Amino acid sequence: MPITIREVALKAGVSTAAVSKVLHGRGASVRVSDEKAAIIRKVAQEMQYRPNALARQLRSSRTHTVGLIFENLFGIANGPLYYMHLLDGVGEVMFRNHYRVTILPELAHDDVLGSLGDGQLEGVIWCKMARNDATLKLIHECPIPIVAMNTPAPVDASEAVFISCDNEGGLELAVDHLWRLGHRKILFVREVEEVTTPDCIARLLGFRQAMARRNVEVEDEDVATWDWQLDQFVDWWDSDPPHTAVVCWSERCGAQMLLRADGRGIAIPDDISIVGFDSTQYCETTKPRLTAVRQPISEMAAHASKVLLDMISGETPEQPSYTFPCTLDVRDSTSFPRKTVEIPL
Amino acid sequence: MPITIREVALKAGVSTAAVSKVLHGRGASVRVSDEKAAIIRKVAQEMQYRPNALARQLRSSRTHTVGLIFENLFGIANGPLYYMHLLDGVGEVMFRNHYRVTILPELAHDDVLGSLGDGQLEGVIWCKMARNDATLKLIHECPIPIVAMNTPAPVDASEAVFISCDNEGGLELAVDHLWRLGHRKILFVREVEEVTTPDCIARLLGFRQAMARRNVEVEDEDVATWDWQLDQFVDWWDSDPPHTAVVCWSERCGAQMLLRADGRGIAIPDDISIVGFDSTQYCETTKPRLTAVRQPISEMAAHASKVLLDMISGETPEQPSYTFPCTLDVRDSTSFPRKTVEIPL
DNA sequence: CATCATTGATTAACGGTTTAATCTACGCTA
DNA sequence: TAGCGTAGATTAAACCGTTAATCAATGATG
Repeated sequence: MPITIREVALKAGVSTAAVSKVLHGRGASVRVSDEKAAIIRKVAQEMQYRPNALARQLRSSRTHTVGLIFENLFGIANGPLYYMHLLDGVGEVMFRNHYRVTILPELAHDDVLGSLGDGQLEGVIWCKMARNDATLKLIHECPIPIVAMNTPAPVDASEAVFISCDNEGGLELAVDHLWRLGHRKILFVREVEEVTTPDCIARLLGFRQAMARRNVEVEDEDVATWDWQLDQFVDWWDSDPPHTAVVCWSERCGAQMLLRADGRGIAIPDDISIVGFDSTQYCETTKPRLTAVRQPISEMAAHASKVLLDMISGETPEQPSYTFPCTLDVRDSTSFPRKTVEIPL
Repeated sequence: MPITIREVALKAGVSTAAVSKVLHGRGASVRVSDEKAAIIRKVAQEMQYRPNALARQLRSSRTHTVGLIFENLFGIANGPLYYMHLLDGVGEVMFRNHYRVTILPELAHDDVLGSLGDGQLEGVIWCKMARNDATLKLIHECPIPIVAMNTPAPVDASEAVFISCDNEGGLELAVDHLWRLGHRKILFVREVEEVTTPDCIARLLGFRQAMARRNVEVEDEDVATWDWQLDQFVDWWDSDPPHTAVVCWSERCGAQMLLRADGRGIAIPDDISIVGFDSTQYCETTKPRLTAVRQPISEMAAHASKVLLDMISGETPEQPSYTFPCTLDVRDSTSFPRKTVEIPL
């Protein structure tokens, strides 16, 4: 049976208020003399008193805990390294500020609002939130601040803050890099249409924009689909494709492309150049090392955490959304096209 | 201001106990008629009543939350995939049982016992716990059940349950594989001595045992050190080493070896065979794909979670420790030795 | 009319924090 | 020196929202 503040007060010959004041500094109007404070501290130490966090939280209605919602926790072991970077950035800021992080599976319970509004969490970081009527309504009704990561910001003002990377800019970087090398016929590999991760959609859009900027129309044949769940890839390789370069919507997709190329005796980057998205340690150990667009996930997560803490403190965020620029990590999977291509004007 | 159970009771014209009983099924001795129950549910719905989790937890002293202690959260983005698998296994079991998972950095506060004994957590899964007097004392005094993962079990009985993989057996598999291929001079690469991860120590021991079993004495030159923090590797390659195969203590170490070999024009597995430890998706995208000992991390984590939940339920665990067998995933980084070696009897 | 099951309400906890009230001790003034 | 004001020390009691234990009222049954 744990020691309560009452027992400490009894043994020290003071009131519970005095103990609370001395050990936790709460209760402004309570004043305790130095000698009594010393006694209280000594008795608490001797009795191995450990304050009950639940009682304190109930009274003060502050838990110093934030939630972290993963889009999809199940099977995360084979998921992208995104989540490791996320945890890194969030953990660093939160722990430094003495906050705890609780992991929530998306839609853990049918009643998400119940989970977020039960007083246990002071705020939430929501990753890859699906943007539909239900979530917009939820954002509106949620009693605690929300920061959404890798979710495009809605056009109208919203209570939540949205943090994302500049996917379009990232694709411009990728296309620019390939274009300068001389590539003109470029394939974009997207995820299956049923999933529609916001990031993937934005990157496909970015691809189209980047190509349009170079007066190249993106045909149907220039966009392929890869289903990593089924490990199916509409067999683009077999069709003796005209493309000299491939841009993949994710890093794992990029790594898969390398493997498949290798399996078919296609030399990367000599025969075909490949660019991935999300430049992590993963890209360093592929052969050849994968050229990839870098999204500063840890920094984004750290920033999301800071913004969330500010919102918890009652400050209104400076911006409704933040967009982080991408950079390009050029490695060994991209090179000049070997195939002869007709260069348009 | 959130609606309380009192306000619901008032509006519904019943007692708070009745509301509690109907909405949460608590309070065995309270009986409520069906019609009143219907009214209560209706009123609660209308008023958008959301039960306060803190109050419930304080009263029932159950939080349905467990802690997950990472050995080292900072910089985890570039860490091993171990943590992804861990999260996968823990998350699956815990969420299925309606438990939440809170991440704790090891030694978040100087007072670890305070964090674990404050009533917020019902149990803890502690990864790669350092085994010293302090932690043994902590295990003894900790008021909530502990399951330690990837920490060798102490010889004397302990309140905690220890879950690990059979590192020695894993190394026997690796050495056996190489031995059968014809390798006789094998190098083991360990981490720097200052770190002394329990797993690394056990694997080195397993290596020595496996070699001893084959009447090969492990010389000093057969154990090298790799410092992944500084990316330093005592330059074994330069010494024109006699070894034909390398066993690395971790997967990342293995991937590094592949890179370094490639950088020096050494062909893997033709010139040298390399085996890693921890067979994750990581090993699938290296070139060549890395042969590695598989530790069933997700299963171990899932089992740790089940055991912890049982302990929370008051059951005494069947065993004080569980050891999971390893398997070997043979991929493309191991082959017959090309070098001529003298085969001892 | 005593017994009992049913349906509730009432009232303590749970373990801290906070408010308001009390109680000293001290210095100052009439 | 009695009276008074004040600041500091101290505490009893209310409170946070819920659940557990106790208790009362009602109607049916023997």
